[in-house]
Amino acid sequence: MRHWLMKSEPDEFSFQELRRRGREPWTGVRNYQARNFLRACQVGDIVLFYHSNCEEPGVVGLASVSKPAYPDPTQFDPRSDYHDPKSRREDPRWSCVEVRHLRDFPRVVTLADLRSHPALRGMLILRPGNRLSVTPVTPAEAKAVEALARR
DNA sequence: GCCAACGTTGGC
DNA sequence: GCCAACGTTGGC
Repeated sequence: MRHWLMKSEPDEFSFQELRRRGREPWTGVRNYQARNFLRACQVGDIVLFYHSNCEEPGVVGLASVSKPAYPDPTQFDPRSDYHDPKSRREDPRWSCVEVRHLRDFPRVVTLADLRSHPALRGMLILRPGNRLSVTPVTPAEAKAVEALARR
């Protein structure tokens, strides 16, 4: 089992929305590195759900991967913001996974919290200019984030 | 709204 | 293959 951090703008898709729906396809990833991470996701992997571009950016709760990577349907949908006319059905360019709501954190683990924790120094999300919407998290980092959530 | 830090595009 | 221009992300 591995851990991942997935970013979403709550205006687009929030953790509260995932809680309501239970499960949701994680679509719209259009970055090759992030896509490769999606393809490495396995059912049961833990997802740290991060809210970005909002009042209080941070990790708000846990989800898990409930379906392994499959072709992201939005790439073939001309009405979608994520439509990619260059992607072919015979050779889909973009993948998505399905994620399932696990549990809310008792409190939001803010960016400042993440930065303050020595064990999280190397966390990819904290690297300047990192814009990947899916990044791997080490078991030690996941543990530290959960500890911050309980603090 | 600003701006730094990227990734992508396309001319050459 | 280089690299400038451009677009996007996301914290602040």
